[in-house]
Amino acid sequence: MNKFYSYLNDNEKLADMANFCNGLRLFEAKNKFEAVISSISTSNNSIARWTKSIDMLKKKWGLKVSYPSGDFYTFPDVNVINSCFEDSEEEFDYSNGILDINKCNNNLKTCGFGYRSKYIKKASDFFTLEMDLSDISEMNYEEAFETVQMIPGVGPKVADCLLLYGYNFKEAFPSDVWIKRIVSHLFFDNEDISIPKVREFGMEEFGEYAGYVQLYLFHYARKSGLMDKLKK
DNA sequence: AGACAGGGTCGTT
DNA sequence: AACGACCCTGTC
Repeated sequence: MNKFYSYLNDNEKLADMANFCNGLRLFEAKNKFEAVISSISTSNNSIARWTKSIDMLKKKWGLKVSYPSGDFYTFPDVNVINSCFEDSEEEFDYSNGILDINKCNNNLKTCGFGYRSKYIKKASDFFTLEMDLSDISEMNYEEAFETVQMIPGVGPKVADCLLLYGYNFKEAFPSDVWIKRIVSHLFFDNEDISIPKVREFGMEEFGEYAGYVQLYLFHYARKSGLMDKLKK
């Protein structure tokens, strides 16, 4: 029995895990476009940074809805993103001869998306021209996994996150460098397993709820101190 | 103070 | 199949 499973023999740890799982309720996202753009902006990025970027995007281009408790902004529509600029260079109007870069505010990069701005832009084009996001719901997981990767900025990791969090494909096992380190440590005696292999392993081992187990493994790694150990 | 890596993806060898 | 570039922010 490996460390992950034996960890759960402790009643207190088990109770904590159960509590964690009770809090886990993954639903299908209402707004698929929002799910896609948000997913793209997570790639090679920190949580703090991408959430800030999304908030700013909504504040800039979403519709403001006022409540007594405060203001709220909707996620902008595809064609709204289509009509804004990727960066300040593109946005700048050279024809008036005033080179004030600070006047450029109608672009994605001001939200802090960085190089992901071009993916977001291309992805938006893609939906207006070639792909209908609602079709994904009708596919099986494997087909959806392949299809979704045709979207610019969407590789295997982002695809699985999108399918898990956006479309509620619970069998998706999003595999990134951290889950690779965790899985390598727990199940492969620290052998360096490639990310695609980790994904395969996760899906084989954990089956139809692999997506939940992925979250569960992260929780375990943080709680048990494994995460800190792997960071060294 | 300045280098460096980070919850990947893409384009090029 | 392997490698470097890429925005930008936090960290050493």
